[in-house]
Amino acid sequence: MAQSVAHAAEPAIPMAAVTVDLVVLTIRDDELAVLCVRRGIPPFAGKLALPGGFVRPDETLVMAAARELADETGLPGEVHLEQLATYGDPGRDPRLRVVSVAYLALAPSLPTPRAGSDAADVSWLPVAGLLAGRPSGSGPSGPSEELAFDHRQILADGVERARAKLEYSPLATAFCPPVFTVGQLRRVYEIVWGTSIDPRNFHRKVTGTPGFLVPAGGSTVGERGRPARLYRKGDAELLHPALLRGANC
Amino acid sequence: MAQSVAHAAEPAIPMAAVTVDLVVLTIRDDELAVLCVRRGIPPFAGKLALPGGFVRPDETLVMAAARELADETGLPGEVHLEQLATYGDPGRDPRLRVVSVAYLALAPSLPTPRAGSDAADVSWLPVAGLLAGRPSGSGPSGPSEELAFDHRQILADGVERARAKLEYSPLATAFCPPVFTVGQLRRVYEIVWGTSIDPRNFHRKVTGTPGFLVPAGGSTVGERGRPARLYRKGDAELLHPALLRGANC
DNA sequence: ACAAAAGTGTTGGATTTACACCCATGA
DNA sequence: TCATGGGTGTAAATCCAACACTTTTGT
Repeated sequence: MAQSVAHAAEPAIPMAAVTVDLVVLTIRDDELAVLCVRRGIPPFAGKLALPGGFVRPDETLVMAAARELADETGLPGEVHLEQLATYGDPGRDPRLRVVSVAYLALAPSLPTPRAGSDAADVSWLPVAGLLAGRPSGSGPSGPSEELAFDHRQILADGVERARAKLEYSPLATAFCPPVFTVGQLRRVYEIVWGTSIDPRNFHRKVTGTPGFLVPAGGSTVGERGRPARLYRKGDAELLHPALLRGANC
Repeated sequence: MAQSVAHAAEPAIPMAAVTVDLVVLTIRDDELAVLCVRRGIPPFAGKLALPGGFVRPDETLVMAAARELADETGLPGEVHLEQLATYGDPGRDPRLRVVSVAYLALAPSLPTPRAGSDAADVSWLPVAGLLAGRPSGSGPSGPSEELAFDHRQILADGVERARAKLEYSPLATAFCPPVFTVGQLRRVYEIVWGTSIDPRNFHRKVTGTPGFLVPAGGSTVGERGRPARLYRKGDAELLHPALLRGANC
């Protein structure tokens, strides 16, 4: 790379604007939901989009993603954030060449987000409707809107990444509050995968996987049924053995 | 994102140069090797780097990666190419803000690469030496050089991606010629993972995984030992069941 | 008492591992 | 005939899905 920059006879280096876009997933009302903003200005004014913004000259990519996440949602620091992929087709933004580095964030269930500093409005929307074909009116998943730019593809990639990583990493705990029960964790798997899981085998599997869960002491109270023991996320980064999607159901 | 571009009172959009960098892996002399170029101009003149170049205004990111791959190596189209990650820390290039989208390419064993149009020289180097601590002189893996920019990290990420994907995808076939034997495929796994694998169980596993291999008819001749049947890559994208690294040895 | 959710035990089938064994060729 | 790598058979160990069953709460 970088054939020349100081030689006057060479062609100019092509420049592009660099943004970060966020796929912020959570679970609300027993559905997988994503954080969306309503655009206030062209292009795609009035349409839904993923939150994001330009990368400033003095910050790293992940810093920019964390800043946008805090700006747009006021979420506390306890959020999983990882790079997803980069989207840079010419023409994906009609104004100028924009290369967008997408980040995937997973957050526990939260009350309604507060509007950020510059976003018109911010809301959690079920991913099912946003990923459905494009009914434009009312589809089988209810009325849905389309996302601006190529954000539908970015969302699809983010959801697929999350689904895949639940199998072999303790990422599902990122959807849970700091202290949670095995039943809550199982509901995360069922909702993200869209399957049903045997509660008994799941319990044995996750409590038997070293480093996945550590007992937090105490139990739930005031719930239906027998109280459940509480756990925190363990320190394992990979799960051995992995939980297999497509089995067990 | 994209708060404003047409409003005169807003600050200017920060721009960056966008490059693609390539981690091209192959197997040579029973070692995992990566394609490197010797830089001819500052910064890091004379040092080793991953091949790459600027993304042109009218091409997609993957087109830029494919173009650089062809330019620098003359490799035919039969190469696996996938996006790896994006690196954009300020200061990673001392001249200007450069955001680099790294791609991972896997190629079958090939004769020595021909020098490309603009690269001073191109060579395959074992990854072990490039990833080793930084002995600067002679380490346990032999004398090694350091890579320019943050290319050591990019290489490490690419190797880790390849190792992980061998488990659950038929990616190992990308290191093999179009027609290959089970023994060749096993050697790919052993070299990339740095483990030894039982040949008998490996044979049953890969031939029993639907869609992984399709018989190509015929057998090897002139080799030592019993002739081996020939196979081509199947059409499966995911392996069920997966081959487990860390077992079997 | 009943429903509901948590958690444990058990069992039959599938999968994995280790290795004995045979096959087909070159030297 | 031996060495070398290819390929199959098989038994023990292990893992896993299915489900019976007990525990502990709210109503």
